[in-house]
Amino acid sequence: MHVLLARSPREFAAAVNDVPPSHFHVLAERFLTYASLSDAEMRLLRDLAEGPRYHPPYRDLHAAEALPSAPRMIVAGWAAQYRVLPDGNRQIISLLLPGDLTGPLRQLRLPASCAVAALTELETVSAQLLVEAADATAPVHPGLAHAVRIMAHLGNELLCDQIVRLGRQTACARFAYLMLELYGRLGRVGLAGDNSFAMPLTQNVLADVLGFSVVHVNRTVQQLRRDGLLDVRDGRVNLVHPERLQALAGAAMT
Amino acid sequence: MHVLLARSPREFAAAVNDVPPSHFHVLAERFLTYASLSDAEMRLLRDLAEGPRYHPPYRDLHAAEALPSAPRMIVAGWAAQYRVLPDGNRQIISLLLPGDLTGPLRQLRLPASCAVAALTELETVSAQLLVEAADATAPVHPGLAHAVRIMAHLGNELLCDQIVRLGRQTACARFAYLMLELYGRLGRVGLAGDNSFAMPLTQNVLADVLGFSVVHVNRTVQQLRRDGLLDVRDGRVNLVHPERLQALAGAAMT
DNA sequence: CGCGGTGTTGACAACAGTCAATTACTGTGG
DNA sequence: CCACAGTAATTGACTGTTGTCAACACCGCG
Repeated sequence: MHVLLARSPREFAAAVNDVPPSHFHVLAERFLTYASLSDAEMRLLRDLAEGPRYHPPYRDLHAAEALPSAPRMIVAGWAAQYRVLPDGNRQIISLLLPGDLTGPLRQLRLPASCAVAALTELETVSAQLLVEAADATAPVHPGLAHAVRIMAHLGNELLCDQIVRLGRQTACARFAYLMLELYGRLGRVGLAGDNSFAMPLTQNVLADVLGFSVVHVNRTVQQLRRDGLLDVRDGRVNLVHPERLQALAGAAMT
Repeated sequence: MHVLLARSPREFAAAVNDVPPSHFHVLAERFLTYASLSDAEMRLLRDLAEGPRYHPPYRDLHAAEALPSAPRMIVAGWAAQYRVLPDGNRQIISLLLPGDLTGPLRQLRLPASCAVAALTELETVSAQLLVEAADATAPVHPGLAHAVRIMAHLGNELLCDQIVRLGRQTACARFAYLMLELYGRLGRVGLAGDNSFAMPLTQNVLADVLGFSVVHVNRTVQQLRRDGLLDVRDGRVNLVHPERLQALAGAAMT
Protein backbone atom coordinates (compact mmCIF):
# COMPACT_ATOMS: atom_id res chain seq x y z
CA MET A 1 0.00 0.00 0.00
CA HIS A 2 2.36 2.68 1.16
CA VAL A 3 5.55 2.61 -0.77
CA LEU A 4 8.85 3.42 0.83
CA LEU A 5 9.65 5.97 -1.78
CA ALA A 6 11.36 9.28 -1.41
CA ARG A 7 11.56 12.29 -3.64
CA SER A 8 14.21 12.66 -6.30
CA PRO A 9 17.68 11.43 -5.38
CA ARG A 10 19.17 14.76 -6.28
CA GLU A 11 16.91 16.67 -3.95
CA PHE A 12 17.73 14.21 -1.19
CA ALA A 13 21.43 14.36 -1.73
CA ALA A 14 21.17 18.09 -1.16
CA ALA A 15 19.03 17.67 1.96
CA VAL A 16 21.02 14.87 3.52
CA ASN A 17 24.35 16.52 2.99
CA ASP A 18 22.99 19.64 4.56
CA VAL A 19 25.69 19.83 7.21
CA PRO A 20 28.23 17.46 5.71
CA PRO A 21 30.63 16.08 8.30
CA SER A 22 32.95 13.34 7.11
CA HIS A 23 32.06 9.76 7.85
CA PHE A 24 34.70 9.58 10.50
CA HIS A 25 33.26 12.56 12.30
CA VAL A 26 29.84 10.96 12.48
CA LEU A 27 31.36 7.84 14.02
CA ALA A 28 33.54 9.77 16.40
CA GLU A 29 30.81 12.14 17.57
CA ARG A 30 28.45 9.27 18.23
CA PHE A 31 30.95 7.19 20.18
CA LEU A 32 32.44 10.05 22.14
CA THR A 33 28.95 10.90 23.37
CA TYR A 34 28.94 7.67 25.35
CA ALA A 35 32.53 6.83 26.19
CA SER A 36 36.03 8.16 26.01
CA LEU A 37 38.16 6.30 23.53
CA SER A 38 41.81 5.31 23.52
CA ASP A 39 44.05 6.21 20.59
CA ALA A 40 43.79 2.64 19.37
CA GLU A 41 40.01 2.84 19.46
CA MET A 42 39.99 6.11 17.54
CA ARG A 43 42.26 4.55 14.94
CA LEU A 44 39.91 1.61 14.63
CA LEU A 45 37.00 3.97 13.98
CA ARG A 46 39.03 5.88 11.46
CA ASP A 47 39.87 2.68 9.64
CA LEU A 48 36.21 1.66 9.58
CA ALA A 49 35.25 5.00 8.08
CA GLU A 50 37.64 4.38 5.20
CA GLY A 51 35.68 1.61 3.59
CA PRO A 52 32.01 2.61 3.34
CA ARG A 53 29.54 0.62 1.29
CA TYR A 54 26.96 2.42 -0.82
CA HIS A 55 23.30 1.41 -0.93
CA PRO A 56 20.84 2.77 -3.47
CA PRO A 57 17.64 4.28 -2.07
CA TYR A 58 14.52 2.12 -1.65
CA ARG A 59 16.55 -1.08 -1.54
CA ASP A 60 16.52 -3.59 1.31
CA LEU A 61 19.69 -3.98 3.35
CA HIS A 62 18.22 -6.98 5.15
CA ALA A 63 15.19 -8.95 4.03
CA ALA A 64 12.61 -10.07 6.57
CA GLU A 65 12.69 -13.67 7.79
CA ALA A 66 16.14 -14.15 6.28
CA LEU A 67 19.29 -14.96 8.18
CA PRO A 68 20.73 -11.58 9.06
CA SER A 69 23.81 -10.33 7.34
CA ALA A 70 26.61 -8.78 9.36
CA PRO A 71 25.90 -5.76 11.58
CA ARG A 72 26.57 -2.38 10.01
CA MET A 73 26.71 1.23 11.13
CA ILE A 74 25.11 3.96 9.08
CA VAL A 75 27.41 6.86 8.31
CA ALA A 76 25.27 8.81 5.85
CA GLY A 77 21.62 8.76 4.79
CA TRP A 78 18.46 7.43 6.41
CA ALA A 79 17.08 3.89 6.64
CA ALA A 80 14.14 2.18 8.29
CA GLN A 81 13.37 -1.09 9.98
CA TYR A 82 9.89 -2.19 8.95
CA ARG A 83 7.34 -4.98 8.68
CA VAL A 84 4.81 -5.61 5.98
CA LEU A 85 1.44 -7.04 6.98
CA PRO A 86 -0.49 -9.61 4.99
CA ASP A 87 -2.92 -6.90 3.85
CA GLY A 88 -0.02 -4.98 2.33
CA ASN A 89 0.06 -2.37 5.05
CA ARG A 90 3.46 -1.35 6.26
CA GLN A 91 4.63 -0.33 9.72
CA ILE A 92 8.01 1.23 10.23
CA ILE A 93 9.41 0.01 13.52
CA SER A 94 12.29 2.44 13.80
CA LEU A 95 14.11 5.01 11.74
CA LEU A 96 17.86 4.55 11.40
CA LEU A 97 20.02 7.65 11.20
CA PRO A 98 23.75 8.26 10.72
CA GLY A 99 25.57 6.81 13.69
CA ASP A 100 23.00 4.07 14.23
CA LEU A 101 23.71 0.36 14.27
CA THR A 102 21.65 -2.17 12.39
CA GLY A 103 21.72 -5.92 12.09
CA PRO A 104 22.43 -8.54 14.76
CA LEU A 105 23.92 -6.73 17.73
CA ARG A 106 24.91 -9.94 19.44
CA GLN A 107 26.63 -12.87 17.85
CA LEU A 108 23.43 -14.60 16.87
CA ARG A 109 22.43 -15.97 13.51
CA LEU A 110 18.66 -15.86 13.90
CA PRO A 111 16.24 -14.56 11.30
CA ALA A 112 14.67 -11.23 12.19
CA SER A 113 11.03 -10.54 11.48
CA CYS A 114 11.80 -7.05 10.24
CA ALA A 115 13.39 -5.92 7.02
CA VAL A 116 15.67 -2.90 6.79
CA ALA A 117 15.48 -0.59 3.80
CA ALA A 118 17.42 2.46 2.70
CA LEU A 119 15.16 5.52 2.55
CA THR A 120 17.79 7.62 0.81
CA GLU A 121 21.19 7.13 -0.71
CA LEU A 122 22.91 5.36 2.12
CA GLU A 123 26.44 4.67 3.23
CA THR A 124 27.34 2.12 5.87
CA VAL A 125 30.47 0.62 7.33
CA SER A 126 30.91 -2.80 8.87
CA ALA A 127 30.16 -2.94 12.58
CA GLN A 128 31.37 -6.49 13.03
CA LEU A 129 34.43 -5.42 15.01
CA LEU A 130 32.33 -3.15 17.20
CA VAL A 131 29.79 -5.85 17.99
CA GLU A 132 32.52 -8.36 18.74
CA ALA A 133 34.10 -5.84 21.07
CA ALA A 134 30.79 -5.46 22.94
CA ASP A 135 30.32 -9.21 23.30
CA ALA A 136 33.55 -9.72 25.20
CA THR A 137 34.01 -10.40 28.87
CA ALA A 138 37.24 -8.40 29.05
CA PRO A 139 37.08 -6.29 25.89
CA VAL A 140 40.24 -5.27 24.07
CA HIS A 141 38.44 -2.01 23.35
CA PRO A 142 36.47 -1.19 26.49
CA GLY A 143 35.39 2.24 25.30
CA LEU A 144 33.91 0.95 22.07
CA ALA A 145 32.36 -2.00 23.89
CA HIS A 146 30.68 0.28 26.41
CA ALA A 147 29.43 2.64 23.72
CA VAL A 148 27.98 -0.19 21.64
CA ARG A 149 26.16 -1.57 24.65
CA ILE A 150 24.75 1.86 25.37
CA MET A 151 23.64 2.18 21.76
CA ALA A 152 21.88 -1.17 21.93
CA HIS A 153 20.17 0.02 25.10
CA LEU A 154 19.15 3.30 23.47
CA GLY A 155 17.75 1.41 20.50
CA ASN A 156 15.50 -0.40 22.91
CA GLU A 157 14.43 2.85 24.53
CA LEU A 158 13.51 4.18 21.10
CA LEU A 159 11.27 1.17 20.55
CA CYS A 160 9.57 1.97 23.85
CA ASP A 161 9.12 5.58 22.74
CA GLN A 162 7.52 4.34 19.56
CA ILE A 163 5.14 2.11 21.51
CA VAL A 164 4.09 4.98 23.75
CA ARG A 165 3.53 7.24 20.76
CA LEU A 166 1.41 4.71 18.92
CA GLY A 167 -0.47 3.58 21.98
CA ARG A 168 -1.32 6.69 23.89
CA GLN A 169 -0.69 9.88 21.95
CA THR A 170 -2.90 11.96 19.69
CA ALA A 171 -1.84 12.73 16.13
CA CYS A 172 -0.25 16.10 16.94
CA ALA A 173 1.56 14.82 20.00
CA ARG A 174 2.88 11.84 18.05
CA PHE A 175 4.21 14.01 15.32
CA ALA A 176 5.76 16.51 17.71
CA TYR A 177 7.34 13.72 19.75
CA LEU A 178 8.88 12.17 16.65
CA MET A 179 10.27 15.47 15.42
CA LEU A 180 11.83 16.16 18.81
CA GLU A 181 13.31 12.68 18.88
CA LEU A 182 14.82 13.10 15.42
CA TYR A 183 16.17 16.52 16.33
CA GLY A 184 17.88 15.10 19.39
CA ARG A 185 19.30 12.07 17.61
CA LEU A 186 20.58 14.07 14.66
CA GLY A 187 22.01 16.73 16.90
CA ARG A 188 24.12 14.14 18.66
CA VAL A 189 25.99 13.44 15.43
CA GLY A 190 26.20 17.04 14.31
CA LEU A 191 23.39 16.85 11.74
CA ALA A 192 20.95 19.18 13.46
CA GLY A 193 21.14 22.47 15.29
CA ASP A 194 19.47 25.81 15.63
CA ASN A 195 16.08 24.10 16.03
CA SER A 196 16.18 22.79 12.51
CA PHE A 197 17.19 19.70 10.58
CA ALA A 198 16.91 18.08 7.17
CA MET A 199 14.30 15.32 7.02
CA PRO A 200 14.31 13.35 3.77
CA LEU A 201 10.98 11.59 4.40
CA THR A 202 7.83 11.74 2.34
CA GLN A 203 4.50 11.99 4.11
CA ASN A 204 3.96 8.43 2.97
CA VAL A 205 6.93 7.25 4.99
CA LEU A 206 5.90 9.40 7.94
CA ALA A 207 2.48 7.75 7.84
CA ASP A 208 4.13 4.34 8.10
CA VAL A 209 6.23 5.51 11.04
CA LEU A 210 3.41 7.18 12.94
CA GLY A 211 0.75 4.62 12.21
CA PHE A 212 -1.73 6.78 10.43
CA SER A 213 -2.88 7.54 6.91
CA VAL A 214 -1.09 9.83 4.48
CA VAL A 215 -4.00 12.23 4.53
CA HIS A 216 -3.86 12.47 8.27
CA VAL A 217 -0.12 13.13 8.25
CA ASN A 218 -0.83 16.05 5.99
CA ARG A 219 -3.60 17.36 8.22
CA THR A 220 -1.36 17.07 11.26
CA VAL A 221 1.47 18.97 9.59
CA GLN A 222 -0.94 21.74 8.62
CA GLN A 223 -2.32 21.89 12.13
CA LEU A 224 1.09 22.19 13.75
CA ARG A 225 2.10 24.84 11.25
CA ARG A 226 -1.08 26.84 11.86
CA ASP A 227 -0.46 26.63 15.61
CA GLY A 228 3.03 28.03 15.11
CA LEU A 229 4.74 25.01 16.64
CA LEU A 230 6.52 23.42 13.71
CA ASP A 231 7.23 23.99 10.07
CA VAL A 232 7.90 21.15 7.63
CA ARG A 233 8.81 22.27 4.16
CA ASP A 234 11.04 21.03 1.37
CA GLY A 235 12.58 18.21 3.35
CA ARG A 236 13.45 20.46 6.25
CA VAL A 237 11.92 20.72 9.72
CA ASN A 238 11.89 23.90 11.77
CA LEU A 239 10.99 23.66 15.42
CA VAL A 240 9.33 27.05 15.64
CA HIS A 241 8.40 26.78 19.31
CA PRO A 242 10.38 23.96 20.96
CA GLU A 243 9.04 24.52 24.45
CA ARG A 244 5.43 24.26 23.41
CA LEU A 245 6.29 21.25 21.26
CA GLN A 246 7.82 19.53 24.25
CA ALA A 247 4.76 20.28 26.32
CA LEU A 248 2.54 18.90 23.58
CA ALA A 249 4.65 15.78 23.12
CA GLY A 250 4.72 15.18 26.83
CA ALA A 251 8.29 14.02 26.57
CA ALA A 252 11.75 15.18 27.45
CA MET A 253 13.67 16.65 24.53
CA THR A 254 16.68 14.38 24.68
CA MET B 1 -5.77 7.13 35.10
CA HIS B 2 -5.80 3.42 34.61
CA VAL B 3 -4.62 1.61 37.66
CA LEU B 4 -2.61 -1.55 37.40
CA LEU B 5 -5.01 -3.42 39.56
CA ALA B 6 -6.11 -6.99 39.33
CA ARG B 7 -8.95 -8.86 40.83
CA SER B 8 -8.79 -10.44 44.24
CA PRO B 9 -5.51 -12.14 45.08
CA ARG B 10 -7.29 -15.36 45.85
CA GLU B 11 -8.96 -15.51 42.48
CA PHE B 12 -5.63 -14.85 40.84
CA ALA B 13 -3.77 -17.43 42.82
CA ALA B 14 -6.27 -19.95 41.52
CA ALA B 15 -5.97 -18.73 37.94
CA VAL B 16 -2.20 -18.43 37.85
CA ASN B 17 -1.59 -21.79 39.41
CA ASP B 18 -3.89 -23.33 36.88
CA VAL B 19 -1.30 -25.77 35.60
CA PRO B 20 1.25 -25.54 38.37
CA PRO B 21 4.65 -26.74 37.25
CA SER B 22 7.47 -26.26 39.70
CA HIS B 23 9.74 -23.28 39.30
CA PHE B 24 12.50 -25.46 38.01
CA HIS B 25 10.29 -26.87 35.29
CA VAL B 26 9.43 -23.39 34.03
CA LEU B 27 13.13 -22.54 33.81
CA ALA B 28 14.04 -25.83 32.21
CA GLU B 29 11.24 -25.80 29.63
CA ARG B 30 12.11 -22.28 28.59
CA PHE B 31 15.83 -22.90 28.21
CA LEU B 32 15.53 -26.28 26.54
CA THR B 33 13.35 -24.64 23.88
CA TYR B 34 16.38 -22.75 22.67
CA ALA B 35 19.43 -24.80 23.52
CA SER B 36 20.53 -28.14 24.86
CA LEU B 37 22.09 -27.87 28.28
CA SER B 38 24.94 -29.71 29.94
CA ASP B 39 24.47 -31.36 33.32
CA ALA B 40 26.31 -28.48 34.93
CA GLU B 41 23.96 -26.02 33.28
CA MET B 42 20.90 -27.94 34.43
CA ARG B 43 22.28 -27.98 37.96
CA LEU B 44 22.81 -24.23 37.80
CA LEU B 45 19.17 -23.76 36.80
CA ARG B 46 18.03 -26.06 39.56
CA ASP B 47 20.02 -24.06 42.09
CA LEU B 48 18.53 -20.82 40.84
CA ALA B 49 15.02 -22.20 41.22
CA GLU B 50 15.72 -22.93 44.87
CA GLY B 51 15.81 -19.34 46.02
CA PRO B 52 12.83 -17.47 44.58
CA ARG B 53 11.91 -14.01 45.75
CA TYR B 54 8.26 -13.10 46.28
CA HIS B 55 6.75 -9.84 45.09
CA PRO B 56 3.31 -8.63 46.15
CA PRO B 57 0.92 -7.71 43.32
CA TYR B 58 0.72 -4.12 42.07
CA ARG B 59 4.20 -3.30 43.38
CA ASP B 60 7.09 -2.04 41.25
CA LEU B 61 10.08 -4.31 40.77
CA HIS B 62 12.01 -1.53 39.09
CA ALA B 63 11.12 2.14 39.20
CA ALA B 64 11.37 4.25 36.06
CA GLU B 65 14.42 6.50 35.64
CA ALA B 66 16.20 4.72 38.48
CA LEU B 67 19.41 2.76 38.19
CA PRO B 68 18.30 -0.74 37.38
CA SER B 69 18.59 -3.47 39.94
CA ALA B 70 19.96 -6.84 38.98
CA PRO B 71 18.35 -8.84 36.17
CA ARG B 72 15.76 -11.39 37.25
CA MET B 73 13.78 -14.18 35.70
CA ILE B 74 10.10 -14.63 36.41
CA VAL B 75 9.15 -18.12 37.51
CA ALA B 76 5.52 -17.56 38.51
CA GLY B 77 2.97 -14.80 37.99
CA TRP B 78 2.65 -11.98 35.50
CA ALA B 79 4.37 -8.59 35.37
CA ALA B 80 4.48 -5.64 32.99
CA GLN B 81 6.98 -3.12 31.76
CA TYR B 82 5.24 0.25 31.47
CA ARG B 83 5.55 3.99 31.14
CA VAL B 84 3.40 6.66 32.68
CA LEU B 85 2.78 9.82 30.66
CA PRO B 86 2.62 13.31 32.12
CA ASP B 87 -1.16 13.30 31.68
CA GLY B 88 -1.41 10.22 33.87
CA ASN B 89 -2.08 7.86 31.00
CA ARG B 90 -0.28 4.56 31.12
CA GLN B 91 1.12 2.44 28.31
CA ILE B 92 2.27 -1.08 28.95
CA ILE B 93 5.29 -1.77 26.78
CA SER B 94 5.42 -5.51 27.27
CA LEU B 95 3.88 -8.21 29.39
CA LEU B 96 6.31 -10.42 31.29
CA LEU B 97 5.36 -14.06 31.81
CA PRO B 98 6.97 -16.98 33.62
CA GLY B 99 10.28 -17.75 31.95
CA ASP B 100 10.85 -14.14 30.90
CA LEU B 101 13.86 -12.06 31.80
CA THR B 102 13.63 -8.53 33.11
CA GLY B 103 16.18 -5.91 34.04
CA PRO B 104 19.50 -5.05 32.41
CA LEU B 105 20.31 -7.87 30.01
CA ARG B 106 23.82 -6.63 29.44
CA GLN B 107 26.24 -5.49 32.09
CA LEU B 108 25.14 -1.88 31.99
CA ARG B 109 24.15 0.36 34.84
CA LEU B 110 21.98 2.82 32.95
CA PRO B 111 18.59 4.05 34.07
CA ALA B 112 15.69 2.65 32.08
CA SER B 113 12.75 4.82 31.11
CA CYS B 114 10.28 2.07 31.92
CA ALA B 115 9.15 0.75 35.24
CA VAL B 116 8.31 -2.90 35.85
CA ALA B 117 5.38 -3.85 38.06
CA ALA B 118 3.97 -7.12 39.29
CA LEU B 119 0.45 -7.67 37.99
CA THR B 120 -0.16 -10.66 40.24
CA GLU B 121 1.60 -12.41 43.05
CA LEU B 122 5.01 -12.87 41.51
CA GLU B 123 8.04 -15.03 42.06
CA THR B 124 11.41 -14.33 40.51
CA VAL B 125 14.91 -15.70 40.72
CA SER B 126 18.17 -13.89 40.10
CA ALA B 127 19.32 -13.93 36.50
CA GLN B 128 22.69 -12.39 37.22
CA LEU B 129 24.57 -15.58 36.47
CA LEU B 130 22.62 -16.11 33.26
CA VAL B 131 23.30 -12.61 32.00
CA GLU B 132 26.96 -12.88 32.86
CA ALA B 133 27.12 -16.13 30.96
CA ALA B 134 25.64 -14.45 27.89
CA ASP B 135 28.10 -11.58 28.02
CA ALA B 136 31.14 -13.79 27.72
CA THR B 137 33.39 -14.29 24.74
CA ALA B 138 33.97 -17.95 25.53
CA PRO B 139 31.15 -18.76 27.93
CA VAL B 140 31.59 -21.33 30.67
CA HIS B 141 27.95 -22.23 30.01
CA PRO B 142 27.48 -22.00 26.24
CA GLY B 143 23.97 -23.43 26.27
CA LEU B 144 22.70 -20.94 28.81
CA ALA B 145 24.54 -18.12 27.06
CA HIS B 146 22.97 -18.99 23.74
CA ALA B 147 19.50 -19.30 25.21
CA VAL B 148 19.77 -15.95 27.00
CA ARG B 149 20.86 -14.25 23.79
CA ILE B 150 17.93 -15.79 21.99
CA MET B 151 15.59 -14.60 24.72
CA ALA B 152 16.93 -11.08 24.44
CA HIS B 153 16.36 -11.27 20.71
CA LEU B 154 12.82 -12.56 21.19
CA GLY B 155 12.12 -9.75 23.63
CA ASN B 156 12.99 -7.36 20.86
CA GLU B 157 10.75 -9.16 18.41
CA LEU B 158 7.89 -8.86 20.88
CA LEU B 159 8.42 -5.11 21.00
CA CYS B 160 8.19 -5.06 17.22
CA ASP B 161 4.96 -7.07 17.40
CA GLN B 162 3.59 -4.54 19.84
CA ILE B 163 4.50 -1.67 17.51
CA VAL B 164 2.80 -3.34 14.57
CA ARG B 165 -0.32 -4.01 16.63
CA LEU B 166 -0.56 -0.44 17.87
CA GLY B 167 0.32 1.14 14.56
CA ARG B 168 -1.55 -0.82 11.97
CA GLN B 169 -4.20 -3.12 13.38
CA THR B 170 -7.86 -2.65 14.17
CA ALA B 171 -9.21 -3.31 17.64
CA CYS B 172 -10.26 -6.89 16.98
CA ALA B 173 -7.06 -7.80 15.18
CA ARG B 174 -4.99 -6.29 17.97
CA PHE B 175 -6.81 -8.24 20.59
CA ALA B 176 -6.66 -11.48 18.63
CA TYR B 177 -2.96 -11.01 17.93
CA LEU B 178 -2.21 -10.44 21.61
CA MET B 179 -4.17 -13.49 22.69
CA LEU B 180 -2.35 -15.65 20.15
CA GLU B 181 0.97 -14.25 21.32
CA LEU B 182 0.18 -14.99 24.94
CA TYR B 183 -1.03 -18.48 24.07
CA GLY B 184 2.22 -19.19 22.28
CA ARG B 185 4.45 -17.77 24.96
CA LEU B 186 2.63 -19.52 27.79
CA GLY B 187 2.55 -22.78 25.88
CA ARG B 188 6.31 -22.73 25.61
CA VAL B 189 6.62 -22.97 29.39
CA GLY B 190 3.79 -25.43 29.83
CA LEU B 191 1.20 -22.92 31.05
CA ALA B 192 -1.18 -23.14 28.11
CA GLY B 193 -2.59 -25.88 25.96
CA ASP B 194 -5.80 -27.10 24.42
CA ASN B 195 -6.46 -23.64 22.98
CA SER B 196 -6.92 -22.19 26.42
CA PHE B 197 -4.94 -20.39 29.09
CA ALA B 198 -5.36 -18.46 32.33
CA MET B 199 -5.06 -14.70 31.89
CA PRO B 200 -5.01 -12.77 35.18
CA LEU B 201 -5.51 -9.34 33.57
CA THR B 202 -8.35 -6.90 34.13
CA GLN B 203 -9.79 -5.07 31.15
CA ASN B 204 -8.10 -2.01 32.57
CA VAL B 205 -4.68 -3.61 32.16
CA LEU B 206 -5.59 -4.91 28.71
CA ALA B 207 -6.52 -1.37 27.72
CA ASP B 208 -3.07 -0.17 28.77
CA VAL B 209 -1.44 -2.94 26.76
CA LEU B 210 -3.51 -2.50 23.61
CA GLY B 211 -3.62 1.28 23.66
CA PHE B 212 -7.34 1.78 23.89
CA SER B 213 -9.97 2.65 26.45
CA VAL B 214 -11.46 0.24 28.95
CA VAL B 215 -14.84 0.57 27.32
CA HIS B 216 -13.42 -0.35 23.98
CA VAL B 217 -11.65 -3.39 25.38
CA ASN B 218 -15.01 -4.56 26.59
CA ARG B 219 -16.69 -3.95 23.25
CA THR B 220 -13.91 -5.81 21.47
CA VAL B 221 -14.20 -8.81 23.77
CA GLN B 222 -17.97 -8.91 23.17
CA GLN B 223 -17.47 -8.68 19.44
CA LEU B 224 -14.99 -11.52 19.31
CA ARG B 225 -17.22 -13.63 21.50
CA ARG B 226 -20.27 -12.92 19.31
CA ASP B 227 -18.24 -13.87 16.25
CA GLY B 228 -17.34 -17.17 17.86
CA LEU B 229 -13.60 -16.55 17.72
CA LEU B 230 -12.63 -16.15 21.32
CA ASP B 231 -14.06 -16.39 24.79
CA VAL B 232 -12.70 -14.45 27.74
CA ARG B 233 -14.31 -15.29 31.01
CA ASP B 234 -13.27 -15.42 34.65
CA GLY B 235 -9.60 -14.89 33.98
CA ARG B 236 -9.45 -17.58 31.33
CA VAL B 237 -9.15 -17.29 27.57
CA ASN B 238 -10.55 -19.85 25.14
CA LEU B 239 -9.43 -19.71 21.55
CA VAL B 240 -12.69 -20.97 20.10
CA HIS B 241 -11.57 -20.78 16.48
CA PRO B 242 -7.75 -20.48 16.29
CA GLU B 243 -7.52 -20.53 12.50
CA ARG B 244 -9.93 -17.65 12.02
CA LEU B 245 -8.21 -15.80 14.84
CA GLN B 246 -4.89 -16.16 13.08
CA ALA B 247 -6.37 -14.93 9.83
CA LEU B 248 -7.87 -11.95 11.64
CA ALA B 249 -4.64 -11.16 13.46
CA GLY B 250 -2.66 -11.45 10.27
CA ALA B 251 0.16 -13.07 12.17
CA ALA B 252 1.78 -16.42 12.56
CA MET B 253 0.72 -18.30 15.67
CA THR B 254 4.14 -18.77 17.16
C1' DC C 1 3.71 16.82 -23.78
C1' DG C 2 2.07 13.20 -20.73
C1' DC C 3 3.22 10.41 -16.76
C1' DG C 4 3.90 9.16 -11.96
C1' DG C 5 4.92 10.51 -7.45
C1' DT C 6 3.92 13.86 -3.97
C1' DG C 7 1.35 17.23 -1.43
C1' DT C 8 -3.15 19.23 -0.54
C1' DT C 9 -8.12 19.66 0.21
C1' DG C 10 -13.13 18.48 1.01
C1' DA C 11 -16.95 15.32 1.98
C1' DC C 12 -18.21 11.44 4.18
C1' DA C 13 -18.05 7.13 6.93
C1' DA C 14 -16.12 4.28 10.35
C1' DC C 15 -13.80 3.71 14.43
C1' DA C 16 -12.72 4.68 19.13
C1' DG C 17 -13.02 7.80 23.35
C1' DT C 18 -15.85 10.02 26.95
C1' DC C 19 -19.50 10.27 30.08
C1' DA C 20 -22.85 8.24 32.75
C1' DA C 21 -25.53 4.65 34.70
C1' DT C 22 -26.31 -0.27 35.93
C1' DT C 23 -25.09 -4.86 37.49
C1' DA C 24 -22.42 -8.23 39.90
C1' DC C 25 -19.27 -9.57 43.09
C1' DT C 26 -16.14 -9.20 47.21
C1' DG C 27 -14.62 -7.89 51.45
C1' DT C 28 -15.80 -4.91 55.47
C1' DG C 29 -17.87 -3.65 59.58
C1' DG C 30 -22.00 -3.21 62.23
C1' DC D 1 -26.98 -11.67 59.05
C1' DC D 2 -27.14 -7.54 56.52
C1' DA D 3 -25.97 -2.86 54.82
C1' DC D 4 -22.04 -0.72 52.78
C1' DA D 5 -18.23 0.60 49.88
C1' DG D 6 -15.10 -0.51 46.24
C1' DT D 7 -13.74 -2.79 42.04
C1' DA D 8 -14.78 -4.76 37.69
C1' DA D 9 -17.64 -5.64 33.85
C1' DT D 10 -21.17 -4.04 30.94
C1' DT D 11 -24.23 -1.00 28.22
C1' DG D 12 -26.12 3.18 25.76
C1' DA D 13 -25.78 7.83 23.97
C1' DC D 14 -22.98 11.03 22.26
C1' DT D 15 -18.71 13.19 20.55
C1' DG D 16 -14.45 13.54 18.33
C1' DT D 17 -10.74 11.66 15.88
C1' DT D 18 -9.06 9.25 12.04
C1' DG D 19 -9.53 6.58 7.66
C1' DT D 20 -11.36 6.36 2.94
C1' DC D 21 -12.46 8.15 -1.38
C1' DA D 22 -12.01 11.43 -4.80
C1' DA D 23 -10.26 15.32 -6.99
C1' DC D 24 -6.69 18.62 -8.09
C1' DA D 25 -2.13 21.20 -8.28
C1' DC D 26 2.66 20.80 -8.62
C1' DC D 27 6.96 19.02 -10.08
C1' DG D 28 10.63 16.39 -12.25
C1' DC D 29 11.34 13.31 -15.77
C1' DG D 30 11.10 10.83 -19.97
